[in-house]
Amino acid sequence: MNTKFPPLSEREQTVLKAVVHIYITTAEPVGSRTVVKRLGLNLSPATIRNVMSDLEEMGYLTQVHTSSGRVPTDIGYKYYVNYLMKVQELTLAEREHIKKELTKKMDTADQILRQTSHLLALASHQAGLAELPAENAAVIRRIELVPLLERQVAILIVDSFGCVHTSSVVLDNTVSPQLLESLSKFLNESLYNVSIDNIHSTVRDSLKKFFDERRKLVELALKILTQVEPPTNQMFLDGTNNLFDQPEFQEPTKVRSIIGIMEDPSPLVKALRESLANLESQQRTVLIGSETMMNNINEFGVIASPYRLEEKGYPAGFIGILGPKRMPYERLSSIVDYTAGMVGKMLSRLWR
Amino acid sequence: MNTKFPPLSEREQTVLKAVVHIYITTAEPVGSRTVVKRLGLNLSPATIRNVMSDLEEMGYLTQVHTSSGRVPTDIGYKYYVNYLMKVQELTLAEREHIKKELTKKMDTADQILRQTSHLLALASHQAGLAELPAENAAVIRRIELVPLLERQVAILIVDSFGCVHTSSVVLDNTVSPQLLESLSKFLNESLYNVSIDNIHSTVRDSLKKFFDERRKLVELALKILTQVEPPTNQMFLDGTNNLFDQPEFQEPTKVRSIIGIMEDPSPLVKALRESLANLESQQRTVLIGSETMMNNINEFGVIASPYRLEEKGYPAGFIGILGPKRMPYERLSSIVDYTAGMVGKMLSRLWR
DNA sequence: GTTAGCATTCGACCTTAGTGAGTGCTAAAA
DNA sequence: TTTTAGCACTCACTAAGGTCGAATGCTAAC
Repeated sequence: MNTKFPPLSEREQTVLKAVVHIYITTAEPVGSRTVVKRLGLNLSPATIRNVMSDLEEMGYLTQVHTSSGRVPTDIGYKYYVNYLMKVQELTLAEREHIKKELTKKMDTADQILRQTSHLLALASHQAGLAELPAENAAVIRRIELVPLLERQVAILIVDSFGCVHTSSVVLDNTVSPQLLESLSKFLNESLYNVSIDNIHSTVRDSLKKFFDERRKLVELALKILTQVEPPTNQMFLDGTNNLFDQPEFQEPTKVRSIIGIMEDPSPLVKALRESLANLESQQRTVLIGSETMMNNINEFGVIASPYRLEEKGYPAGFIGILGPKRMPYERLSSIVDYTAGMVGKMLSRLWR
Repeated sequence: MNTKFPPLSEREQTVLKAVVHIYITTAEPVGSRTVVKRLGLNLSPATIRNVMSDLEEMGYLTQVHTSSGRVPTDIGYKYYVNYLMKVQELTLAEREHIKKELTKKMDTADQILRQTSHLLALASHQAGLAELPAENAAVIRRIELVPLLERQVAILIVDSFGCVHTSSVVLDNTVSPQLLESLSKFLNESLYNVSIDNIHSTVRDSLKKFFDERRKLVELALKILTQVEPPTNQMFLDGTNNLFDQPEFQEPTKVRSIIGIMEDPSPLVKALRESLANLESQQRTVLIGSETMMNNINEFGVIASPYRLEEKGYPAGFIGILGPKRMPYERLSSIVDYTAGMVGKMLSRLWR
């Protein structure tokens, strides 16, 4: 969303903030009287009505029908999140809880991020999501070639997070165990510390220089490696059932959309990646409504933060919370931020 | 369900069959007039009314409210499935289609059964389910121990289906690569062809006899193996979104129950296993309503058939179709049967 | 055993009226 | 110029009443 935000007076900001707050908790259109009460202002509802009317004209609020209360638009939420929201610090207890859950004994990035998505769902009462570290953050630690049948070979790649990638390859002709063993040795020597991402490109290059002396081995290696499917970047999604508690997801069509995400979260992932990439500070991002790219369902909001490995400065992946647009962003933002920090730490500890 | 089926006259059977048929296609309570039309009988609706009233008294039919048409009860369905239904042969085209989809190049049991659940969902327009072969049908083919950190070891077990089970183990103290290598060799020798199911018991026994001569190795092996978590028997579930098209699953509470199954299908799996085990012929089974054990939602029906490996006579797992009770059992049963046969064949071909 | 006839039941659907929360607008007050 | 009181108006929501039609159960006759 390349939105222009029309500038708001202080009063307009106050009212917008109040409307968002109230709507977030009640899920019902907000009327002028309610805003006055909430703000404890010495103004009449009529005054606020005028302000709200202005806000509607500017695109921050909308009415679900003539003469019902107002509801924030996507732009309204966005303005709120960008300029009005005051991130709520976590209590010590909350921080301790997250820390405790994430410092449980976990041996692989897999486990850590599954646990993270679970934790986020639990803490937020929304859906939690957690992406595995990008492949270019992981590096090959060990390769094993395991003969299954004569012409079938399983290839096991252990990365620096302790994740094991397996795939199975069928060759044109039989390969002797001896050859496999020396190939395995060869690959371990030449591919150690190479980014998994580049199995298909860099690896090729780094193998070439051996071409003359060990031609047969290299040819075999290339044959095998081209068949290895590049690992898809996985995302864990937990607590989707929390979403069904929200009034906006009662209708069957909305339900379908949730199922849709569970089955194929890639549009959401793509949108989040882009958003995080475009961010200068590469901090937290919030997508609202259509920005989430979820097959024409504009009812979702998502808060995401990247996590980093200490060794490497750049973000390795992200975690986040998915819920209705109408989410308590203030509290959830800090949960996401803090958790992202912890995840980075835990992964760094794992990374060897 | 340990049901007694009160015996039915021929006419009663005909009527029950008609009611089930009509209800399956219309999803609406069936009245006496409709039954008469459908059967093309030379009887008046009043006569059929009497029959239906009798069927209701016996527990085969029920009314959703006084003076609406009748709907089959769970027992009604059961009677239909057990005694009245005539399994509809598949057309050649349908058989070819299933065969084609299942003979695609697939290298692991994993892939085959995932594809099976997908195929079943597609062919039935319901949800398809497919259980991985029971662990006791699989046998260890290869064990690899891969050092990650000094005290951390990944253990990779390749079974006879080409499935790779991985787990990660942390030891009390450092183990040298040499020791690991010889342990790996040792395990491969002593555990080849041993059922995975018994990693914790049989393996222990079979290792004991080496205790004296290779004590250190055996101790280490036991230490590692006890930490290996026994693989959980997985089930693939595909096409749950088809269920949302059915009128009976529109309500939010029903939707939740579907999500519940997706998240934890184990009660259903357990119910199916028991049912299949109790069957003398060990052929197809059908569970209806409460039999499916799905958290108090009695709207589901499931048709399942076991598949067998040619080498081993007993069932290795099952596949099936999950849908509303109101399912076209006649057609779906034959799909399940035929597919189960094909799956068995494909797995046998894989099994080495 | 079967059927015609009939009163009855009950959900589905429509209309109607009433209620209440909320708005926009105007004119007066501050 | 800003704020406010007052008022007409809008519109979803609800309850009540009425009609319709699909079905039933029952009884008495065939």
